[in-house]
Amino acid sequence: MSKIMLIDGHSILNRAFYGVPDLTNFEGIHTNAMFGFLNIMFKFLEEEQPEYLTVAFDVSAPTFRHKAYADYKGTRKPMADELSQQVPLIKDILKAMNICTVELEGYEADDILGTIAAQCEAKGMDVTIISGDRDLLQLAKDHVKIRIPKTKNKVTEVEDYLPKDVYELYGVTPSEFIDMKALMGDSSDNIPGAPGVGPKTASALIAAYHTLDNVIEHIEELKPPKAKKAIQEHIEQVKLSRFLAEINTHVPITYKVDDAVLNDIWNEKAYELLKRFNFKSLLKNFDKNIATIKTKEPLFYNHIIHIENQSMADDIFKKAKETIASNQNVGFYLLYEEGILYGFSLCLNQDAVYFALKGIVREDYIVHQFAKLSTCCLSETSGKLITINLKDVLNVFDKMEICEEAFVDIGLGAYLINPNNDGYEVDKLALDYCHMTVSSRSEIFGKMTFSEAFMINIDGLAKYGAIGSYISLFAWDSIKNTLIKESMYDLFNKIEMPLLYVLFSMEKEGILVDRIALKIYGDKLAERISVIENEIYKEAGEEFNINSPKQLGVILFEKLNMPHSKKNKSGYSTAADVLEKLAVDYPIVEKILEYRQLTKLKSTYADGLAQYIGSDERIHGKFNQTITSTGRISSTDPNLQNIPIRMELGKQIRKVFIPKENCVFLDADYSQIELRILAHMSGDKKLIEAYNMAEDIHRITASQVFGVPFEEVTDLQRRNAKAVNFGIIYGISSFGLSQDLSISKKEAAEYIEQYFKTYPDIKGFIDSLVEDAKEKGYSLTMFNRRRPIPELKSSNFVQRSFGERVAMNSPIQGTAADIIKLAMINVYSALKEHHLKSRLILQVHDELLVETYIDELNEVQGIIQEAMENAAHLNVLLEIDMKQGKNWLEAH
DNA sequence: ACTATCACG
DNA sequence: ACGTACGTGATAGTC
Repeated sequence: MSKIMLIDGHSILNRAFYGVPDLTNFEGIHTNAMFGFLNIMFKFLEEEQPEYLTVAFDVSAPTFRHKAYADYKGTRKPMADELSQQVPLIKDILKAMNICTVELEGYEADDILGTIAAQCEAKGMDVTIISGDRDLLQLAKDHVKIRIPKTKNKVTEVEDYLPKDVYELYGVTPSEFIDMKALMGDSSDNIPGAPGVGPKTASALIAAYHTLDNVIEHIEELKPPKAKKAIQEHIEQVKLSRFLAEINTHVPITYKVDDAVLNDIWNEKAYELLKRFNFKSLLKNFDKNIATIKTKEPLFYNHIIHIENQSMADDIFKKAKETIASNQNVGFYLLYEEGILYGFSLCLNQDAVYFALKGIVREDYIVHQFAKLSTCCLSETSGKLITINLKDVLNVFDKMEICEEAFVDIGLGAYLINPNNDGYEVDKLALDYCHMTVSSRSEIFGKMTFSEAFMINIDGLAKYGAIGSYISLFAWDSIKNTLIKESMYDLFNKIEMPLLYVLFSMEKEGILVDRIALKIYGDKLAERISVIENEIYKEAGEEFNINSPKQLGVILFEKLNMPHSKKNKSGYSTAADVLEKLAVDYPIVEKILEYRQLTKLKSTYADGLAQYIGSDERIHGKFNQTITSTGRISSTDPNLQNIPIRMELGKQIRKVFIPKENCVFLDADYSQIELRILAHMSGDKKLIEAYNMAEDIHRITASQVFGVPFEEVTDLQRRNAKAVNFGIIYGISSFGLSQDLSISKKEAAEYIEQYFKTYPDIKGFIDSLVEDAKEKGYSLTMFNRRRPIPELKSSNFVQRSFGERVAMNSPIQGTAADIIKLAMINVYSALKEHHLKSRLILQVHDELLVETYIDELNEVQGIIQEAMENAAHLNVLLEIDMKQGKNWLEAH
């Protein structure tokens, strides 16, 4: 039997709009509703595999059923601008995909869908209708199924309605559902109904009398009396409602099922549109051929030249030098991977030139030429060398003296303009800043490495390199202008670009690890794990995978019948805070918590770190400069910013991080830098005074908030004050605080109120942060780092509240990030300037670790102190705690 | 590929 | 009424 799928266009678009976070493409067009719509559509196409598909839309003018009765005031809100602009665009996409759309002046999508469903069913087809709400339930028949996607707990569930499901839920048949709706009304659909009659009464009455006419006929015997009265007094209104509620299945459309056949969805036109709207995940559905045809670059560069003889290469570098001398920039891109340089591209004016590393042109030659070129960039009137991912390729130049000031990394610029993006690869920057669609790395190479491509796809390398140098050069104009316009050019030149070299140096230095000690630590854990594991199995009465939350949930909450509190979408929550409450009553839970702790330490730290120890016995992690939305750096491969410290057993692992011979560690961290920034930025006199008075910030807060002398602050008071302090930084809410302190929301609210009373300017300050961010659309740090917060505009309460908390937190967290970045640059350049051998090797957000030669100890101590405390001058001191030690634990 | 959990600031 | 603290990354399990 052939099958057709029908979609209620506006209803699904609407659902998608409110369910998908705000997305925009490079033109600033909002795309979230379209994206959600397409995802829903393809999910159902996949499931249903229909041969036919039709999407129905309302026409914006009041529709027939409701037009005549426009005096019934609608409760429908006008469509948000961000949504309405997407309506014509989704129609364009559907059209491009050859998907049939229907709309008709004067009729609602409901009526159109009802009509088509009736026609198709009459022809003996199976019909599936996709809608965002239950308005269409009356259409359900044996061969007409209504499917409603719902987001519950962040996961999409689908409610399916055949007539029996309607009956199960409401106790009425689909056609009786109309009569029921006439009685109960539907405010979202402007159907008045009888006031005071809700779903319960309505379904009971219709279940008993089957039709509205019959209800009215037996009006005298109706129960309850309240309903009787309501219906009697509004009899005309109810009759009208019956008319309004019934979907018209005889709309005069000229519709031919054959026009709705699915065919050639993934064509070139569709590809272009999806690419334009940046719907990456959908692009993979396209035929490889279309994808390669359509991503073939326009001829934006004049030539790609493979150079294999010396004089041609010399000539190109000579031209590059002249270009720079005439105050024009030069773009470049290195194809470098796993320590090997495969190729190199320069872009001068419109000409992108690719050098393959073979024949006479070798790495040494390029590096040499390049170092020379960089010395030409230093005057005010010379151009610069523009690239992307500079940190990753600095290794190539490491043997040569290059001039740091000669280089520009456009990725860092794009990150400053919008730190929320999930990457800053060449193809993305081309789209955002050159409005150009270029091939991404995976489109050219798939999963091929450069090494493999060098053997079999040298043209690909040439193309990729040329794109890289071309886009670097031309995106920079736009990025630079934006940075200047938005007052971030200083941030770029004084913080991010210099920091790049600091991070490169940190990655290159790495940190020494005692491999043997790490092995012993891991073995100790393994022993304890096996003991505990057996105890758990014994107490549970069976063996199971303790690491599986699913299996663990079954054991704890079903087999052992423990009270289950929280649930998540895949079952019971077994998170630590839940288990801790159970641990009091059940010894097995305590063991499970210990097991979790031990296996975490073993897998992530003991075993995890061991894999990264290099032949020099050091770990060379990566520090990423363009990940976080707030301006912090992040650490990966491995993450060296989350090495245990809080728990006794965990912190022992820090002993395996050791200084090399003749060195000690110097470790310095800012004391409560975020709270000090809060004091400074808010200008709250009392808080500034407090922080300048006492070392223990949480204690002084407790003393002032609770009105007790400093010495008499109890541990509990201090703990509460500390939680409030954190709360302020995170974007305070009474709920969050109450969760943290395990107190009631009311009590939490009282703490907050008391805090604001004590420090009156703080409240005004954080309110102004939210207000400013709402007005501008982004938040700002002291150093003008910005974070766009699109969530503030969301009509979804949860998202908007999140945006407000972000607006309170980002300026503070971001300013702290700015300050420590400055400190890092200062430490790095002071060490360099004084020709010291000691090196900055780690940063953990408010902490710096320096591998310090013992004979440089005093000098380096002075440098760190000076660099960190004077990184910024605030109304409160920036105090640090500095210690030395023979391992990281001792030094911290 | 996604979720739950947990390590850090 | 709505359902939450801010910012990260790695691992194991599940689909």
